[in-house]
Amino acid sequence: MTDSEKPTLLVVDGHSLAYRAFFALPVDNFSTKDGQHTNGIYGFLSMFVNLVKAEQPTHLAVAFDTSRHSFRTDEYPEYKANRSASPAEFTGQIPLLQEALAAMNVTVLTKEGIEADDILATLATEGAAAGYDVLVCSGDRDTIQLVTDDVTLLYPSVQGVSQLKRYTPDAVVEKYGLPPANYPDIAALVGETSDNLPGVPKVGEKTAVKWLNQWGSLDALLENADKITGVVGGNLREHLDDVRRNRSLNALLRDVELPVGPDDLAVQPIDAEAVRDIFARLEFRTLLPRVFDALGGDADEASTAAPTVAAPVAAEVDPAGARAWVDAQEGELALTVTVEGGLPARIGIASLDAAVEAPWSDDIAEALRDWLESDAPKVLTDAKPQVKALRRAGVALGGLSFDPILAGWLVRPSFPDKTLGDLVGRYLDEKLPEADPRQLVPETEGATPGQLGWYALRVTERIREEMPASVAAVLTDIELPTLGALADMELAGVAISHEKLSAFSSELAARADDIATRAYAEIDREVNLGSPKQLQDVLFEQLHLPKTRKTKTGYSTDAAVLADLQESNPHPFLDLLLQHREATKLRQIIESLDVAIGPDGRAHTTYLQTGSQTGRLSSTDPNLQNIPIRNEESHRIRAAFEVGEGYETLLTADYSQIEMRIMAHLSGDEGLIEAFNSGEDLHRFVGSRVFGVAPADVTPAMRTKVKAMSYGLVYGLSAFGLSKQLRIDQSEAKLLMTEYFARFGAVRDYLRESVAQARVDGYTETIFGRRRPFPDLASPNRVLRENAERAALNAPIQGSAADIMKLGLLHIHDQLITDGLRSRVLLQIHDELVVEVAPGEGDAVESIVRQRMGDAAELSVPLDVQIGRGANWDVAGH
DNA sequence: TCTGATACGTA
DNA sequence: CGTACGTATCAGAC
Repeated sequence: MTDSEKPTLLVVDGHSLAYRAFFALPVDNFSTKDGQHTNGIYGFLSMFVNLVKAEQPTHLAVAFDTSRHSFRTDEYPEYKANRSASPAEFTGQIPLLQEALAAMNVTVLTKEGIEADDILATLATEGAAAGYDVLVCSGDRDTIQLVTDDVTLLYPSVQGVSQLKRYTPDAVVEKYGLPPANYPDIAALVGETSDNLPGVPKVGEKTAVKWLNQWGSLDALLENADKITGVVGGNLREHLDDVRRNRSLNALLRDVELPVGPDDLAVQPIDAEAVRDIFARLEFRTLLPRVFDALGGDADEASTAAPTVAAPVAAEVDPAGARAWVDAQEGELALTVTVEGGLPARIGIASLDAAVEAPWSDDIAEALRDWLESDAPKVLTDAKPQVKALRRAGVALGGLSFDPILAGWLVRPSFPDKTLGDLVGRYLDEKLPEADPRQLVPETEGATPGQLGWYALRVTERIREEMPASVAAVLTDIELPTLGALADMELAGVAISHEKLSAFSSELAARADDIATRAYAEIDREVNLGSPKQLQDVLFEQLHLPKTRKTKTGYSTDAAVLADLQESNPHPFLDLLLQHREATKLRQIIESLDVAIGPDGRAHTTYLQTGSQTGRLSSTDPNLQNIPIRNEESHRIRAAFEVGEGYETLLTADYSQIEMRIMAHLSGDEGLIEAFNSGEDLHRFVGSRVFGVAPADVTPAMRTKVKAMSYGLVYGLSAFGLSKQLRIDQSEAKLLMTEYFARFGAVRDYLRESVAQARVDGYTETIFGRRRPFPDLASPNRVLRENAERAALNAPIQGSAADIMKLGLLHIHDQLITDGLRSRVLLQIHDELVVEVAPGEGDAVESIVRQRMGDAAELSVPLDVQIGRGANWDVAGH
């Protein structure tokens, strides 16, 4: 083997280099939205990637310190004792950095009681002996001693971590005047301030080198210390022990026992998906391609890149051909319907081997109807719009067996994988061919419907591999059937009276104008009342009101703050501002509803099935899940939601206190279970227990307090938050919590236990097995960790409620169809459904709704369903 | 034209 | 220092 063919081993001191990066890069530019600092991680990885690309090592490892404690501190407790503790902002980055390196399949080494440099020394020594060219990268000068003909040190220069100086034996001699092996002797004499190792006073590098050259070795020098003249000679004689101690401590261990040797450190292909995951969490974008560039496609590794198989060319078929092709297939197929103007345009069908496609037509609909409507398993990517298009074309799709978008969301609810392209990137590490929309004559052809199906099937295989059984059950039993119900609800829409809305809108506009005029009079000028910035100027500069809660850009002017101000420093402007806000907000909502009314007189919302991290739906365009209900004018808005033509009435049904019922079920708290079984009003019951009075003697104030407490529990409320909410002393809030938990102790036990379990598992689970990961429960960043704890507390409760509502919804939807009723579900608002009832079906529908919602889950407390009917939503609601 | 911050509507 | 969402508006960056 010639020199040029020798393998190259690169070993890196992760700790010291990340630490340098931490101080070199501004924290402000390197923080995630959640507040996690990433400057050390970014700086290290950036340097690391450049290094790997430049040096092309065949073998690779990164070592870290475990703690400040090591065998050196055992020997000499003052070792490094002068160093201030690493800032928590730095130490918190280390686990994430290690996670990123693990995702890159870079070996990370640590050993209790051993410093990173000792690990480097050991690997360098073993590597050189085994015939490697060794590169050591460290920010600790002690590693100079490792340099030999086979070992080169890469040391960050003062300019920054990106500039590395190469120390070969010649370079060391040039800089220090002595060979690398003597460097620790110099350091022992001079001392190392940063390690709290004092040397001989007045002795610097020059003197040390002179002495060592003169006497040939440190031992010889120390033996002849009495022959050195002058003040420095005296200093040396007084500090002989210090020098010996320094020399003993700065010698790096070369025989640390490690679980791996150099041969085990061959560069591995990176785990592309894991790297994407962690980089997404760290919000690194530009670094991602650099990592793939440096570590991604190593041509020497045969197994590195999964061979990219070209998608089959989809054969264009006629209706008979399509039918014949489908009949010849076995098992699950992918179906892709392209939608134009809400109707099917083309259809593609794929297996893992082949694909066909055709333009949509009545003929193909008839040719394929049996198959489309049958239970034959079909994979559709983002199925809902396609299901809707088919339904508009008179085809009721059956056999939906998988939707990669839904499945990907169930597996990783926090990830923004909204397209097949995202999933192809994540799960296949390939790029879905997409036509560049900016080009009139596309250079790159996009995948055709048939090919999209082929990709969908391959992604499906991969997602199924990593889906736990409980999550797969949620997909099959809840999400896929819900998808069909949602498609019908969106198609149906809800009738809204434009007349009612526009009349109210004009009224509100006039009201807002009037309020604004009066507000301007109060401050003798006109400002934009919708601009928080201008309002700050008015409130705090002009009116000299006391500064309020701080925000990122100044001081808050939100409703709670304004109400507080009005109490402490009454001013007519404040009240007018609040009124103006209310009027304009209502008008906004009305306007957005009005423009959403279609030619059919109905608004068709879109339910985002993957829009939340807990399992809830969300609603957009328009959002029909946040229609006002609290104040007087909101009734007029709800009154505009009317029963449609050809129907008799609207029926609303909502679960009462479903989250507290789930809390009772999950905690098994006997008091809470009794509350729900007693038939007594929940808050009255709880209030009587907490305050030790008869239910009839629970005052409204008591009820308000326990109600806030009960609801707060579900969100991880603190005594501070409770006191703020109820405007009571923190001590009183604390007392309330104590009393509450004294009566309902199992609730507290459950909440504690569920977070502890989530910390162990890394995720929470609903009653039905829906999971939500919480990596931040392990974060050393307190803000991140406590946010995660509250979310983890809430997730199983909110998520179980969402599961139950979905089951109720889809059971009602299905039974209305099987019973041949025309009535239909229109809206879902988390714990409420709105149903449009066909003439004469009222009682049947009410019975179905009550039964199906009530039976959606078998809990240790009953599910109570409140039902109302009326010609509009305001009357039907209660 | 796009994005972040603020404010506010719902469960 | 209370969870989960979507939308409108302003202001500043591009």
